Amino acid sequence: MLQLTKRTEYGLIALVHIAERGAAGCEFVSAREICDRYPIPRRLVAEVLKALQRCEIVESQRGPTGGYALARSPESITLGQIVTALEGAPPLTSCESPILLKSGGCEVHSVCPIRSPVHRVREQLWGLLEHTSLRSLLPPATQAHYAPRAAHAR
Amino acid sequence: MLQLTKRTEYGLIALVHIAERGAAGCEFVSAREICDRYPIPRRLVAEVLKALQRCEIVESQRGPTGGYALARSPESITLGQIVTALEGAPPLTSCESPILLKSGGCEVHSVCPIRSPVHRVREQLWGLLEHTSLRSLLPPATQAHYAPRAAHAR
DNA sequence: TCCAAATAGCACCAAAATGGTGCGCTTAGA
DNA sequence: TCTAAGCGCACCATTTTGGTGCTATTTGGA
Repeated sequence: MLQLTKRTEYGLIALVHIAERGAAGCEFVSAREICDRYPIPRRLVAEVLKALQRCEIVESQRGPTGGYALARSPESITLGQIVTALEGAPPLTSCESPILLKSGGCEVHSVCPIRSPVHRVREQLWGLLEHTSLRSLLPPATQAHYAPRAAHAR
Repeated sequence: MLQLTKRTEYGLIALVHIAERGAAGCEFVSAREICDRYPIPRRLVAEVLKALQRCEIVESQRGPTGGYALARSPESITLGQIVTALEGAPPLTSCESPILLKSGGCEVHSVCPIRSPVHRVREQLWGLLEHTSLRSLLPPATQAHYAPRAAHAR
């Protein structure tokens, strides 16, 4: 389906929350705090944030006072990166799947009439995701705090 | 996942094939012909084309010499319409799901920090699909045959 | 020094979506 | 009237998805 998974949805909520708390001066945000505020299973938040950490989108700190923080500026984190981290950059159609290419190529291979045009559409779609930054998903007040070049709102 | 289903993929292949054969003078294309040419289960082609018929994208004719034909010009059929016919216009995230809205709204409801920005992204994505016509998916020669204003190639 | 709170890793499970099939009915041209 | 086509319905197996349990491991602070 042309739909994001719950994992990605939870990841987005968590990232936005972490960015907001970060703007408020909090260094590390715990998973507990996130699911106290939103009805998300604690376990899943940890799983999702772990995946985001592997892709260097967040960093984590153990122990009490530990938690998660953005590893980079919200400006430089894109929706495309987040989706890739949590769903693995799936192709739009199966003809483009790298797995199929390995096992002898797309079954429709040489006669496939849609591979190339669909590929074009896929490029556009990912272009859209790559050009949407985490910052643009933040509420205006928080966005101002992360202004690309200083000028902190206030 | 942010991926089209096989159904949609089969639908696209079938539509492109029907358009090509239509350009070559053939009135109705049978499901048999389609899966003779592409390795697609006959049953699925029928199922998919039936769904496309309900949305008035193709029309069907029973009996021998029967089959399927485009109900409208390839110019006026969009990827968005095709995906909607075969996958049902799913929302990008579950907060936007009409089912959830009925059963008391998104569980994260009033505190959901991503609903509105994600909605914006969703609009852009569907805009992309709505602006991609079936015609633009056809090979150049066939595209020429369906030129918006006469001028049939050759 | 030890406790409590936090992340990390692993295996596991149930429900839903997906891809696919069987069978029999109806339509309609040769 | 035969046969090749679409139509409708129920059904099945596999994969993905969402979610849980338990047990380490780290680490700041009482």
